[in-house]
Parts: sequence; C-alpha cells; structure tokens
Amino acid sequence: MAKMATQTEGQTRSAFPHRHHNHQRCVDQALGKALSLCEERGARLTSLRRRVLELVWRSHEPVGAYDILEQLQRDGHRAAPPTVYRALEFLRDQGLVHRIESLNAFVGCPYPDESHVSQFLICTACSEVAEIDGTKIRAAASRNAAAAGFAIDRLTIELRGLCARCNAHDQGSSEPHDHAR
Amino acid sequence: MAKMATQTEGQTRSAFPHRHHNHQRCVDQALGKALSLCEERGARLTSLRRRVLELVWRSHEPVGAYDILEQLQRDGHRAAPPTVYRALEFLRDQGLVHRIESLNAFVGCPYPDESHVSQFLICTACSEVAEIDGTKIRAAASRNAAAAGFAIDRLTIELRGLCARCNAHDQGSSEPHDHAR
DNA sequence: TCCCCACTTGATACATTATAACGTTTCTTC
DNA sequence: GAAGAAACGTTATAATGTATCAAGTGGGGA
Repeated sequence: MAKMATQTEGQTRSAFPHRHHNHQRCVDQALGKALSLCEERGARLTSLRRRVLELVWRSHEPVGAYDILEQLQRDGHRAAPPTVYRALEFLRDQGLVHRIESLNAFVGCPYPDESHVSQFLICTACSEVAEIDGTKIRAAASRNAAAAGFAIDRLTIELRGLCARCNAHDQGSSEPHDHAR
Repeated sequence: MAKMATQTEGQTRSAFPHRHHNHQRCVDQALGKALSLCEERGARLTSLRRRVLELVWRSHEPVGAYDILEQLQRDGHRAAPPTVYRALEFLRDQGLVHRIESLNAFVGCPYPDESHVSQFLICTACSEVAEIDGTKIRAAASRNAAAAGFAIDRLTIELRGLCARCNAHDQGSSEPHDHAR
C-alpha cells in the first residue's frame, strides 16, 4: 500500500487526478491490471466484462448501472439490467470496481492488485471521486468497534465535500464548474 | 458527547442494546427528546412526523421507507411515498433519524440533542444497527482528506459485521438467529 | 470426437426505492 | 379574516436492483 499515491511513472497523483491528465493512461493501466490479475486467478475477464470495466473507467466520476446499460445498447449490444449487474458483480468480486453506497454508483479501483482499505472522497462540485488509503481509519474504527464487541467484516467510508480544485474556485466565485452534473 | 454510551438511568447501553431491554423506554426517550428539541427550534413535529418517528423507532433495525408507508396505511392513513419521504426528510434535518446508505433504510438517532459524528455498526446476523461516536474516525479521516486538499462536508461511516451477541453465538453453532431477516 | 458439465449470457418480468409536479389543506401572522 | 408560508394529498413516473428460466459457450474427460 506504500505506493497507493503514485501512478504511472511521471504521472504522480494525489487523490484527485489533474484536470487535464492523460486519462487514457488511467484506462490502459486499469485494463492491464485487470487482465493480468484475472489471468493469475483463473477468472474469466470476458469481452462483456472487459467492456463494462472500460465504461466504468470512462471518467473519475461514479457511473450508474443504467448509464452503463445505455452505453452497451448504443454499442449495439443486446443488454438488459441483469447483464450489467452481473458484470459489475464479477468486477467487484475481483476488486476491480467499487460501489459508492451513498450514490448507488460505481467507480474503477486504481489499486486492484494491492490489499487496501478504501476511503472515498466525493466532490459535490465536480462529481469526481478519489480513492485514498483508509488504513488509519480502519484502525480507529476497529478500536471503537472492538470496545463494543463488534467483529468487523466490511467498512464503508465515504466523505462528501470539495476537492482541492473546486474548493479553490469557491473561494473566489460561486460560479458553476466545468463538469458539474 | 461524553454521555453517548449512557442511556436512561439504570439502563446503561454499550452500543447494541440488550436482547430483552425495555424498548418502550427507547421509544419514549426518543419521542421526548424530539418533542423538546423541535419546540426549542420552532420546528413543527406534526402528528404525521411524530408517527413516522415512532415507526422508525419500532426496533433497532433499520426501517425501509416503504415499510413505514405500509404501516401508515394499516393505521388507516391515506399515505403515498412522498408522504413518508417528506416526513423522513424533516426528521433527518432535525437530526432525529439517520439514513443507512448501504441499506437504503433509516434508524432513529439516540443522540439528537448532542452534536456528534455517527459511526454505524450493522450486524449482518440480527440486522440491528448501533450508533457509536465516530469522533476519532473523523479525526483520522480529516487528516487523510486534508493531505489531499479535500474539504469535508459530510461523513458516512458504516461497518458491517457481527455484534457481540451474534458473534458469540457463531462461535458455538451456525444456526440462524432469533430475529435474522 | 463427442458429450457432459459448469459457467456465462439472453430475455422477460417484476420488485424496490425515490422524486416530480401540482393541487388542497392547515397554520401563522398581521 | 385575508395573505402568505408550510405541510400534506394525489397522481404519475423515474431510478435502481432481482428472480427466473432459457439458450449459448467453452473446456476436460470418456
């Protein structure tokens, strides 16, 4: 988990990517990792599943299942909701995508090959979501939970607020942003 | 927030209430606090809203909006979904109920009169939810977020796992529990 | 080679959760 | 009591998620 803040060489990333970052790199990297991970595990990354992963990675904004469905249909694919949900289930099982509970939507995981604790930063201005390491939070949560005799299985940590970029903008003006929803 | 672990005198509560606790006390206390808080604030706790709060407090399990709707209708009330959602919105605004994002359901807040950070412990065996203080988690989350230049607005912390009681049962047997869903 | 089996996908129907829009009632204030 | 605001009723619909069963696909062993 030490490298969680570093992306491709030359493209360091601190939580939120830069506005004009080379997103194709994010996609390529995600698909590359997915491919090798699935091969390692003997999991079948079929073309449908691969396509859904690609669609989730179209941006750093969470994507709804029905947005994916619509795009698949535009591709000419005969898809119905279960198609999408099944693919998403597979991808989640493989740790390739996460579900943002408070948004009923999905984002790609940049660290599928590293065991980690997810903490999501959700920017309410630009709608982007960043995943950072929540190990320290898990520690704090565990202490609290242990005091109550609670045995943790899974942890959901989602923060709403403003990313650095949008926060900076808000200082000066209250205009809408580039890619606000 | 110092008293968050203590309930009515004589009925100390460590996160999850006892199996055979006097739940009427929880209800009475919740309604009492709601009444005085709303009065203080000049908020109108109408009979509908009061009734919805009561229904949320029927147990320590999260309640779905449509469960509430059904119960209202059984009461003879002409209710439709917006009725329920509006009442819930009011109650949430007043801090009287919380929404559990990962369950799309609602629970009563035992501490509406204290400013606090919510951390939810969700037992997957008995379905009950306990709310404990997440101040330390907020601190950890804030440090992480600050490092990313993120300005936190709201925090969602939900833990799934086994409460002490169900965990103890699981050690010995794998039978279903009393009130598993 | 061919069959069997497990896995994946297609297809239909339906369940669950949530909101938009607009009219009516009720409450408060003057 | 009239005006305005807040709450509620009502209808319709949007958005999200599952159950179920049938059909296709691909790989390993007789």
